[in-house]
Amino acid sequence: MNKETAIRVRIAPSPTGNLHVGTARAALYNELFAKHKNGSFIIRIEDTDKARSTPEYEQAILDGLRWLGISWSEGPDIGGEYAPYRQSERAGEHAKAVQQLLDAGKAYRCTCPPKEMTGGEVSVHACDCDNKGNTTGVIRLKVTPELISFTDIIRGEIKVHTNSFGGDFVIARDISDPLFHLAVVCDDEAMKISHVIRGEDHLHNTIKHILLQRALGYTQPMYAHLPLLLDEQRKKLSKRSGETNILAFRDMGFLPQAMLNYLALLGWNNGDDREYYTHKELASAFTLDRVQKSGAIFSLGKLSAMNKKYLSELSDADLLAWGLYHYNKKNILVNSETRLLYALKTELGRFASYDIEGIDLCEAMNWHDTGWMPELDTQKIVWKKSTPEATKDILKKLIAVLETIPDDSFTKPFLEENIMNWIDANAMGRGDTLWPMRYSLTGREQSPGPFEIASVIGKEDTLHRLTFAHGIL
RNA sequence: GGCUCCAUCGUCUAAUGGCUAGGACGCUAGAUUUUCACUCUGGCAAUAGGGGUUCGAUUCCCCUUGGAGCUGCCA
Repeated sequence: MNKETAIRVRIAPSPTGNLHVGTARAALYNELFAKHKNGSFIIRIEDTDKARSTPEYEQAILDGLRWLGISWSEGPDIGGEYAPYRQSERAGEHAKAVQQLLDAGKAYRCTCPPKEMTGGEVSVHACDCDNKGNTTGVIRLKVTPELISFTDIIRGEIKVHTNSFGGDFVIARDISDPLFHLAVVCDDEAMKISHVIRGEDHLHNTIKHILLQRALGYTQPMYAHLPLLLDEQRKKLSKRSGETNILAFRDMGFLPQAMLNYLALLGWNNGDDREYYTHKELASAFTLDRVQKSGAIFSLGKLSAMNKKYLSELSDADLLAWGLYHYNKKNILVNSETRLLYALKTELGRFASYDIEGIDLCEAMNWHDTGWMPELDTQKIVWKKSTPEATKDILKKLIAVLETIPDDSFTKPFLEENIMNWIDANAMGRGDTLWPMRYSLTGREQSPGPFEIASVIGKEDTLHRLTFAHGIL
């Protein structure tokens, strides 16, 4: 493909925090757009704010993207044809651009104190001081009164008059200290960015960027402004809205494919009822003209539902890896991975009922551990209208029956068939038997069924726990 | 305040002039059931308001209202 017409998109996060869900979605849309069009997706780290940027955050952002499964073809970690991909390392180019504007008389230095110029009716040349022509001071772009318009791919024609924003705006603190607007425009030009796909909060910045592009003689990329992600109060999602760090969601138990799917559908759809997509399917279906115009509330409900579905579709290996990750995170020793896997499978349909935020899943599943013994409340061993005496008797008989079953027959179907038949044949009452059995095995009022539990923990642990329960009744 | 964007169930959304406005999540009733959950079946729930254009508006236009974003020598 011709380089001049190649699709090249980017995200330009500033490393002043972890990967925000909003940034993640913008990254996803950019990546999907690039993949769909067979173009390139680039990551450029916008670290011109030296005071707040850190390498750790840069790492965290890339880690977050990798976790989601988003990939890029050029970036600070892997380099690329238009390196460097860290804005701070491109200061030379920025200085040249600033100098070019200064030389052309399109920008000037000014020692006006900050803030002074806002308020009242601002003229286009808001800086009216006598400090122009100085060799010190900040550098401002001259802005003339005119109507600037551009076509947004998602929103259509956007028109803003330059009178409506503060006038000549600062593009650099100094020749070697460029600010956001200048750096963005410079880097997008240098990196041959064809489409700028970013949040709607940049809508007004785009006007400034177009002004700069014109002053510098750059080509203007296409723009698409995405609807914002909102919190429950319908405000722009921010740190104060709650958790927004994408990796925090990993630690809450969410799967990357669920997060990716949810984020993709939050503001985009294919025009039909379909909601579940793989990453690949998203890439082939994604187009900007199906992106929503209005903001969307980021809420955990739907995400959790999607997560549950993805969890249920995991392979054994992936499910185990997921479980181990969370056990390790909590520093809980797992003495049998096989048992953990089986336990996870029995709990699969129940994940929704857990407090996903606290992952008390580990606690809810501690019954799976070899040698583990529950703390039992003697009151709770007894089912409804049954009595402690009757329950004790039932447990005794149950233990006797289970002792006759060989260890390798402790499977759910075998136990279920035999124990159920035994209960019915002796008219013992299912609840009167199964409740104490299950409660004695788990110490929990809510858990998977007794046969599943018994099949996971095996004969030895089953008998231990039932005998213990029988003993304390 | 100024500028700009936006507007379908509680939420995410479908229907881009033409069926009783569809789906999903949630909520709810019931079935199943040893618990919770899962599953299955049913139900509640929306075109912000007012004008136009049209044979016909969720859809096109205008006004009102409402919400949001921006308004830094942050990005």
